[in-house]
Amino acid sequence: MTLMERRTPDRRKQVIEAASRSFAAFGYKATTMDQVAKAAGVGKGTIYTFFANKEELFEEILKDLIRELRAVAEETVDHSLPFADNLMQVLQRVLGYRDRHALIVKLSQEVRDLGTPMAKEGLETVERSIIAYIAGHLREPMDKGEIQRADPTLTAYMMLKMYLALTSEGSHLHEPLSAEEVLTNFRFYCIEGLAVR
Amino acid sequence: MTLMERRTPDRRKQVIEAASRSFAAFGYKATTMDQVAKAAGVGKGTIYTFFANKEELFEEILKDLIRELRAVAEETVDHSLPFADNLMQVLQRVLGYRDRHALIVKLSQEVRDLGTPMAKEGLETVERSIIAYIAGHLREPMDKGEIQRADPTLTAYMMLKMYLALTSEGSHLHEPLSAEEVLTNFRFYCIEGLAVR
DNA sequence: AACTGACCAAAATAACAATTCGGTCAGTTC
DNA sequence: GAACTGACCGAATTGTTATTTTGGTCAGTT
Repeated sequence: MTLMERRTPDRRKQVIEAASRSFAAFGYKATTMDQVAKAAGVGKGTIYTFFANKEELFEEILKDLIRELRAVAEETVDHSLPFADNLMQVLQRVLGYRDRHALIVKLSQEVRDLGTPMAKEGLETVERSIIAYIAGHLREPMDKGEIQRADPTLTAYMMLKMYLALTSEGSHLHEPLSAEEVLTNFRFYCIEGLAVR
Repeated sequence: MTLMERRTPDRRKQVIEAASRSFAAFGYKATTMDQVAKAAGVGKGTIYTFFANKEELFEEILKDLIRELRAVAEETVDHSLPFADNLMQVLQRVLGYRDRHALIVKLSQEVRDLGTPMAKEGLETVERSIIAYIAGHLREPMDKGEIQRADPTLTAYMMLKMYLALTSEGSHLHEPLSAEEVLTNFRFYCIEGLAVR
């Protein structure tokens, strides 16, 4: 197996990794198939034996990202712990993935500066996936009475919006917050609420 | 006075009203000074006796908008009532101002589609004003113990973000909410919080 | 059979011409 | 002579055409 790998290296993996790096570094538009082929040490045609076109290659990279985020959440969550604790743990770990965030950051910038439709679509796909994932994990704590009962999708959407408000977005309106501050404030605004108890 | 007005009509007011309508209808970029002059029934040069340039005219319109929003809030708030009630009342009134919102909506669209820097700057000015206004009105209920104590500016920022998340933004991710639903959900996510009490 | 890279059409970009628009000011009006 | 006007100007935008780049193919090599 190791010998076979050396003889016939996994072209698909090479392509994916080169593409992943390129999309994160230059965005969707500025990443060319020639460039990816060269970075992967592969002929351009080879890419097209695995992916029908640039769009599908991009979608595969996004799927990987989503899969990775999900895996992180999955392995962090301890179902015997309270919902809020798990949420904070996952957030903390996700916040640490600065380099994995690079793609998201780059795509956001590309949408802002260039308005590339594919980048926009990609971000929306990721957003929807995250919302769907969170929503799916809200029913349990709601049933257990750990958090208020409400529409899971809307709740997940609001949670993501609050998270983004505290991190990437509107960094020009308030000072960038440290990871710890993000955590504390997220707990405060999302879980606790403004009302006194 | 009334006779004088008829003889020498208030050119400045004419200009402002024409410009206000034009900016709301066509946005910043697509509003031309020739057009404003014609709509105001005024020579183009006259505009420049009141406003140094297009930018200053635009800023005056925005100041008016902010002044109006503030007035609405001022006359709605009853300091003997609980903070949350006042907040809901003001929100309800502001939500009703569909036509006054036209400028904001148009500018948001312009930023999204054209990326006009001046429109972006204008919206940020309005945002900052609203945040500053809310922040200034948070200290009292915090001191009274009506709401949790926290950084007023960050709190105001989060409140605005939640409001926008429920109204204009992300209407492609969830169905547009009715005014009533916006109110209920805003109360839920911003005031109450997800934690059970 | 797996892989390559020269090749092609379409799309993006650059270069240039034509038009529009913010801003000025000489001249008109009252 | 103060208030006002609109023809006029250069800068910026838009429309047009020439040039280059890039996604995707496929005959040929390994």
